Amino acid sequence: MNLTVAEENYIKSIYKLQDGDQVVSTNAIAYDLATKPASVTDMAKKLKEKKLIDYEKYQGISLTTEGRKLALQIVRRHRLWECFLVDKLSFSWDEVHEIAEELEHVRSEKLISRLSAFLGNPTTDPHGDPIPDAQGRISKSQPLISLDKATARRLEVAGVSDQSSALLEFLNAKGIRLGTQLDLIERYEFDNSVEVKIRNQPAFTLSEQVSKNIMVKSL
Amino acid sequence: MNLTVAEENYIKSIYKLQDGDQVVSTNAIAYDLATKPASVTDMAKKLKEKKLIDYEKYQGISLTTEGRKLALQIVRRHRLWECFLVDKLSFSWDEVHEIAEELEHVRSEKLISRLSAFLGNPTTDPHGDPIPDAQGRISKSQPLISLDKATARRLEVAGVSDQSSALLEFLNAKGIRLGTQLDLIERYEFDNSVEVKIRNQPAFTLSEQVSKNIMVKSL
DNA sequence: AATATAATTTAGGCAAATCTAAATAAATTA
DNA sequence: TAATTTATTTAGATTTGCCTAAATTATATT
Repeated sequence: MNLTVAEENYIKSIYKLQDGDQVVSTNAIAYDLATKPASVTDMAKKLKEKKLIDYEKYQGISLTTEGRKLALQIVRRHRLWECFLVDKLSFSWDEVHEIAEELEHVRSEKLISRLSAFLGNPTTDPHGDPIPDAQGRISKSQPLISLDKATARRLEVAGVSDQSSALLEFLNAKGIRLGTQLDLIERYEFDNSVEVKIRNQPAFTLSEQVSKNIMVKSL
Repeated sequence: MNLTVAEENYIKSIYKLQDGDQVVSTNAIAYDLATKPASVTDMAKKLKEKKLIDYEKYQGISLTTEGRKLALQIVRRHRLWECFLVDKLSFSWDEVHEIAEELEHVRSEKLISRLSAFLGNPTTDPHGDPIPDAQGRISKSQPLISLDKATARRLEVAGVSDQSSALLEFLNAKGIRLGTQLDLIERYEFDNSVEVKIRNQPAFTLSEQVSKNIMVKSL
């Protein structure tokens, strides 16, 4: 199945937005891809024709098995390139998304399998998201919880759920990255902010908005 | 200046074909890009509008200073990716072109400068072609080699070491002269003959005696 | 120089991916 | 339930990059 860059972006967006849900709305996809609902409807017809999505007028969109398989390949390529950029080219995790967004569309089985091997067949990307293997299997890790719901005192940052560069830059400035160990000092009920501390550094406060997007596991 | 992938491919092709010559023909570009002359004319108008080429109807095409600068950037990206594929991912030289053809269109200054550093700022690619630096400077012109030792696929005849009229007549009959572009199709080990092809003509074979006396440079 | 051949351009069209504006369906609210 | 708002789809255009066929210009041959 040979897809255009635009088709790949739609498949990836639908995969991301579906995430367990039954169907995704035209509007949601349009917003995610910064395009117009009318364009989504057009593309939906094309992708249905190619049997990559299930779609009936006004009934929402969902990936077929075939579509999901392709989505996982695209996600795999994206996350492997992010690893490359961070591990080999010393990019920080907040810089890599846009570049990986382009690199992911270079389609070559051999390139991706060799890149994966070169990187040591990583299973998570720099944001902590799992990398599907060549067969599209995702290694299931223990469920992470967001920092705003964490109760344990010693935590390790395992991912961020919002990849906006604004958030990533903020976290970078605070010294929070993947694998950073945090001490949960206090949770303030009135605004749901949390005070945390990185070893050897003064404590600081994170708003609920931020802590909701930091995924952690207890140590 | 932001170019589409198609525009970048035209600029690169013109750069490659021009190579010292005054202008490049519509047909030559069409052949190189596996497209039709009419399409080249269309694109020529667009690129002239953007001031990347000089073009007057029926008078051939040449890059402007600005166009050449962009061409060198694209060539730089292409050749750096080829280095990456061969040096880091263990591809062989004949596999890398198509993949690099795609990777070269990922535009990010930072990506390319870091990739270059990661590779040790190489000055030639796996085919021996020079890699322009970030400012578009090329280290040195390639030394000429005789056709019987050439490895690159696309060659240009740059001279003959034996000036005997017998040889020159022979070459003339074959359509080989200074500046003729050759595709190296195959080298036959048993007698060291080479099969070559001139644009739009059937391939033919040259004996080692002949090929030893034809000096070429890779394109 | 006249004619034939080759190269190039024009004209008109097509497909992909997008858009705006208008129409229609679904969901919400009064 | 009826009215209103929101979501979605359709219709019709636009842009990019490409095509074929026909016309035009340049080049080569006699």
